[in-house]
Amino acid sequence: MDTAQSPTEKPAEEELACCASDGPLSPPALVPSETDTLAERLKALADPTRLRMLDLLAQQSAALCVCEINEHFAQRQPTISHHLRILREAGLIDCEKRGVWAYYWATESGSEWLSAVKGLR
Amino acid sequence: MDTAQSPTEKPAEEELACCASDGPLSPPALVPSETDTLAERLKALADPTRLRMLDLLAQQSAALCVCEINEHFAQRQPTISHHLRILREAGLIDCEKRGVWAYYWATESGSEWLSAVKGLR
DNA sequence: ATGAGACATTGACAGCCATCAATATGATGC
DNA sequence: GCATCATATTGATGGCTGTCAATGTCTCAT
Repeated sequence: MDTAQSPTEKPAEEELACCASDGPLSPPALVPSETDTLAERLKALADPTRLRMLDLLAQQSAALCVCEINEHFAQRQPTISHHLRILREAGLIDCEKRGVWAYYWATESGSEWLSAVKGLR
Repeated sequence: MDTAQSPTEKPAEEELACCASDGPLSPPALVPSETDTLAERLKALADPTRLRMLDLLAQQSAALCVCEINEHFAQRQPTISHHLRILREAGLIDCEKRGVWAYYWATESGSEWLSAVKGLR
């Protein structure tokens, strides 16, 4: 890779142009298709309720049924169902139906995303 | 504060309950105040344009002036300015005004968030 | 079959957000 | 002063999103 990372000087005041220092700036590392995918998943995480949901599920050693999830949140049942779907479609959680009940758990990817985010400041 | 949890009132004696088998479930690791803060920053990242912006800035060894940033995006100048402000208010980038021009760069925290996100799948 | 319970889906609505054009601000130069 | 340029801010607008009530679907028990 020819990353032309010439040690460009700090904001230059040498010339009239703001950025005419011919040093070509380094290209971005992500292409739009990648940022689209990442942003999609980040959007699924960028909600306090869904973050708490994923956190709750990631803490368990077994899957939780929806009634237990519902008890942890103030929103109504359809709203919880809505958030669960968004997390599931983002691949962060998964579910299984057993009889009348549905059980949800954090996927490996979901746990990784959550712990990565939790470790940041 | 956070007294929303009720581990005491858990009826563990249901016979046919969906989820009364395994005792009390593990509490979440994050309190709502933490998820609010995290979600705020995630919201700043959860946009393809802003992700590309942060990525572009994080790749540079020196700050970029706005005119150079503008050239990399199809949006109009006020829109770019709007996104730069959101990233700055989230602490992911910072800026400095020198004369007529403004120079932006990724903060250390911004670079950490970006690389953490880029490493996930 | 009928009813009830668990969960998902639909439809509506308010608030937020990305975007643009228009305008403001502030610095530089004439 | 005045004009010009770079950037920020404002205001408007269409689209997206979180929420709820109402309803649908599926399963199980009677």
